[in-house]
Amino acid sequence: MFSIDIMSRQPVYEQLIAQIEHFVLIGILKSNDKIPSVRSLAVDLSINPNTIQKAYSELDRRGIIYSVPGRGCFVSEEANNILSQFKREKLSELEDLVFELALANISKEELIDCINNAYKKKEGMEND
Amino acid sequence: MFSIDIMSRQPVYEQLIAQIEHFVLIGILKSNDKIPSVRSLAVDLSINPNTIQKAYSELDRRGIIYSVPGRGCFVSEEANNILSQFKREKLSELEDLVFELALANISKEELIDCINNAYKKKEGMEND
DNA sequence: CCATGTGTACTATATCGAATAGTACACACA
DNA sequence: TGTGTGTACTATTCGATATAGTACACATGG
Repeated sequence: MFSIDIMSRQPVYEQLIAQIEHFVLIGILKSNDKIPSVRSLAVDLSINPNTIQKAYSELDRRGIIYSVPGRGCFVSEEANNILSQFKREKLSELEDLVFELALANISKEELIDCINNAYKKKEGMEND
Repeated sequence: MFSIDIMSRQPVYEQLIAQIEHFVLIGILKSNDKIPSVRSLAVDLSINPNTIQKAYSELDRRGIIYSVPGRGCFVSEEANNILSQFKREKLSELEDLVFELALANISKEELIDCINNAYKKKEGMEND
């Protein structure tokens, strides 16, 4: 389920956070689903339990998951709403990126094709 | 001319690279323009000369600048072409970002507005 | 010629974040 | 009661970043 790249410049715990959030967004993880335990995931990924714990703590802090001592960690009810709001704040990031591409003489049509592709990808996914 | 954020997670030398490349793209720096010397820029920014040198080495490696021992560093003839090609390779990055935003139920129209804004920003700049 | 400014190379050191290692405690459940 | 769970510590290792200092070769202008 998870794929971690040890060689990446992005820290392992951030990769974990991003992947879990992605799984929530695409619906693989739903509200109240249990996510793997700290220790089992550490064994699966050959990663130190503390690193998993660090990712889970941050996801808890963001309200994406909640943890029940002795039972495990679960996806929260509000996870999707929180993530949607989170992503919306990235619109300015998109505008910066597009501006850079525009400066590099990439045509507006090319970028709009790019957007259409992304939306087709989403719709294709929903039909599964 | 340069603004460095010491507190940023992005390393100083990468900030320098990004800013010089940006200045080339928007036309503030043109072919064969001299860029500040390692030592003077180090004084201006209160940064260690080695850090500037690291950025310049990388820009040289990328073909954005060329250096003449004893004289200084200059923007290369091919800088703009290289950067344009470089940015084009970021189209996949754009598609990934748009896909994430699409999953967060941000409408296609909103994203197209975003693109239009970026292009307006570019055109507005060219009229100066 | 010579002082100054330039790029370049090198070693050493300090600092910080990420990751590992190990231990410990409280809780839930079968 | 044993096992699995989250959580909280401390100590340590490791790598990238940045600093500090020195040195050399070159170009330019007085």
